[in-house]
Amino acid sequence: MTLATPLDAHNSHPVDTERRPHPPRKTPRQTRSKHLVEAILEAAARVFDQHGFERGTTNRIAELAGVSVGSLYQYFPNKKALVTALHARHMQEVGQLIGQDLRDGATQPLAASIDHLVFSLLQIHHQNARLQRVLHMEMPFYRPDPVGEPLASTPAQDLMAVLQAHRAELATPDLDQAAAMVLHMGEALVHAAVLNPPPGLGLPALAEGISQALQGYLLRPRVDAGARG
Amino acid sequence: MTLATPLDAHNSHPVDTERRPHPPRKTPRQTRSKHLVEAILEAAARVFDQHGFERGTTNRIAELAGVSVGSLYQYFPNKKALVTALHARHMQEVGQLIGQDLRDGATQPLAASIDHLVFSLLQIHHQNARLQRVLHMEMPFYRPDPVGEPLASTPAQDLMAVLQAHRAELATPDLDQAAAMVLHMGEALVHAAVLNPPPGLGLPALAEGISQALQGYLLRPRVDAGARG
Amino acid sequence: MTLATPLDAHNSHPVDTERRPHPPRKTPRQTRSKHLVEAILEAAARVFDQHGFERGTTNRIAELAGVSVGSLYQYFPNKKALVTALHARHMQEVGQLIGQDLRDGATQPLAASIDHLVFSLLQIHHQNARLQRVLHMEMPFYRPDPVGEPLASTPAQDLMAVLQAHRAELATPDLDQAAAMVLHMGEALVHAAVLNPPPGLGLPALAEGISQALQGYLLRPRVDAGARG
Amino acid sequence: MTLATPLDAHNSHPVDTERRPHPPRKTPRQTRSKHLVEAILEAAARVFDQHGFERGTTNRIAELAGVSVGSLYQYFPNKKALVTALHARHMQEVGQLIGQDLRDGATQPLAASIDHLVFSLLQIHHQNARLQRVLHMEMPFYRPDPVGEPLASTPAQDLMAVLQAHRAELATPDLDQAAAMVLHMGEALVHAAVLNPPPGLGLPALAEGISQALQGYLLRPRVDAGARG
DNA sequence: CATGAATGAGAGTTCATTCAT
DNA sequence: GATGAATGAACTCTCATTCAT
Repeated sequence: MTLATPLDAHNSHPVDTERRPHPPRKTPRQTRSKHLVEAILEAAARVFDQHGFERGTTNRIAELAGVSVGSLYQYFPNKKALVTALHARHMQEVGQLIGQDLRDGATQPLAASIDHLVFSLLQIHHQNARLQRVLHMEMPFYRPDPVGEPLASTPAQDLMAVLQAHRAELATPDLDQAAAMVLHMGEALVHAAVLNPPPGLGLPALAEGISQALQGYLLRPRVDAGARG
Repeated sequence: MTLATPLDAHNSHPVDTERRPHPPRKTPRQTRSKHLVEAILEAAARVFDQHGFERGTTNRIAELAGVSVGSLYQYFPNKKALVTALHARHMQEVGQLIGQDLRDGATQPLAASIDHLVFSLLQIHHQNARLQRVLHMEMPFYRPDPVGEPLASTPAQDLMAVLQAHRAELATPDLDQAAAMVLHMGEALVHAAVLNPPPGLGLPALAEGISQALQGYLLRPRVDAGARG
Repeated sequence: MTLATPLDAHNSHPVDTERRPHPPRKTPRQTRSKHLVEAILEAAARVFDQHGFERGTTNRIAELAGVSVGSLYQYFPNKKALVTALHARHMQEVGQLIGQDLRDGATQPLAASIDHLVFSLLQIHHQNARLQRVLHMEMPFYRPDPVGEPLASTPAQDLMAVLQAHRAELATPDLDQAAAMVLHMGEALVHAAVLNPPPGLGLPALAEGISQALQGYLLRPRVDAGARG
Repeated sequence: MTLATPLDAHNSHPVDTERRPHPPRKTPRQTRSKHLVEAILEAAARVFDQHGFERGTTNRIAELAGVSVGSLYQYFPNKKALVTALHARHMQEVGQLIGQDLRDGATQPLAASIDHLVFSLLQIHHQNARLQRVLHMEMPFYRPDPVGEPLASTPAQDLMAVLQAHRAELATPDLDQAAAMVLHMGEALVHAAVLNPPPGLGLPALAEGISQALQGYLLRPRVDAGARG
């Protein structure tokens, strides 16, 4: 069954928000600055994690970072720039970790790779759960900068490679779409598991469920007339 | 593969906020009041949808509803009560719609039921996308009142009935957990599809992907341990 | 020793407050109205006692009185009129009670009369302590209406009569001033004893102290050169 | 005559308010800050004096002090903290002034010391009369910090010393209680004289009356029980 | 006359951002 | 560069008063 109506989301633009990402005001080259920026971001992560975006004040962040507000504003033009930077940092972490995982397990069965993928995502997200909420749900206005240094390999590319190795088992020949779907769904399911865990279900059960759902999506024979009729 | 560590989220105080729901200050009995409450809730939905919770001001809501702030506060003790009420309303809508769907298709193949479920969820969520963000991510503090009039049937119960009818096909005998998982994952995937649609993927593709993942979770024979090690 | 400087209180006019007393909007002649007014005043007393003037809301008062706010405003033009009316009521009570006391004890020693006076004042004030605060300190804008029905006898007059009977013992021949002083001081001391009781001192001790101070004021030989030198 | 019933005020919740004092948010070390705090307190005194506590707005205070509200809240966590600070300031003034007076006149007759005491209290209180009302009646929630630096001498101690010197003349051997009583009554009478001066009585007459009452309390031989019954 | 829903000015308080030092 | 005191617009919420019913 497919959707007849286009279902275009017509009204979900955060109005108060200009769309262009906020790059750090000055690229820190000196190591001192680099450390400062690191400290600020770390503090921002902690503060947003604890209080959310709106109630996480720049003063608190500066204080926790051990710098003055003025210094904070020297490196980040405004509050949202902090989120943008955190977003970028998070994306990089995710990319590195799951890319590594996938490349490491290139030769093992697909099920094992998917298990690893889910486990890695959970690991990254289970800490700073609320920060994830801020990053992904409150402030989803980060688009990975296409101009910056292109990453050597994206998670999608790494996953594609894995799928290539198992293309015979897959239910669909469109590996591109399959990889995108798996990543998108994986993230969504992991976020939900971490941020809104349903009362009865433990995290291990959720992890296994997620893995099975993703495998099901990839591997299940699309049409099995005998079984359905 | 299962998770050894419990992965308990230890530091995510959800909004510095107490959990108990905020009931409407005065139950509207007269039709006039009912209309007022309706207007306010409708306005709140629109304002939160556009601006999010923190930036959606009560004055704006009142203005959009065509009443004074005072009137708003006559029916809702504080801002959060608006979210709680919207939450309740949403839950009811979801429950009614998908319950209906599931009961209607009790005799059809499981695949069709899951398709229906996903489609229904998408239908409900694709409008007021940001409101959904507010409801589910920013302010997840609503628990349906267990003391009030118990609903004739919950979505979980309805889904259970469907699973019962197809228990032979299912990969797991624990229908309870299966139903909870499907609902939880379905919601998560639908939210993600609506709120963070990945650039390359259309909504129809997402809908189909979601449905297949859920079916895969339910139907795919678990790989037996021997084959995995 | 006398005060050289005039010590005129030059800046203590409550600015927001027009000075003229607020008479009840309509003199209630029907018994129904009378009861209504009584109920409202009783409620006002209780509410002001509990919450003070500013935080004692007219709605709360009306509710406690069992009438609608509208009805309240039918009999009292505004919130302050309630205080004015309470003030008048209090004055009447005080006048009646201590007048009675003083007249009853016309023939007993002065010390006993003063004791009685203090005791009566304490009795009246120890209940609704905070109301007394409201009446005397927060909202001292009541002047007994000189136009209204003149009371048969004022406390001052009654006290004067007592002093007359003991004029030989008194330290001053100006009975008028003495009576005024005793009443004024008595009230002040009783209020302080009730509203700001000092930690170490019990109310009985305070009562006795007050009585002795007043007697000391009245009776003490003004100059007793032998004892002072 | 003593009071049989304890007369405990059972229903006078003082301002729906917690009792702990509100310390200034940040102790001003730089002289600049000190001036600012001074200016704010001065403005607060004036505004509360004119409008009372509830109607004296923080914005008005800030404006009168020539600073922004934000600055006000940088030094005082909330409105009540202003009153607390004013209270402390007042207490210090009172303590210093009357302590000085009492110590200066240690050798003079008791009557002269009491006169001085009353005069000093009147001097301090006759200005900002309404502020005194705010401090003592509307917001009596300041307790001098017992933990902080203990004052070299409290008024009570200073008065005790004076009483010691005249113990032979006193009517009671309990100097502790006598000192407390005199202070408590003195304050009450001075407040009343300043805040609710009775129409006929001038301030000099009141001052003298107060002094005589206090002396009477201290010196008048207690009437022995046999004479009273 | 009685009602009580509706009003809306105004309160206390917060916090992103600036800029004189 | 670094600082952090100062700013003030904007927010949530209250409550005396009115007036259509």
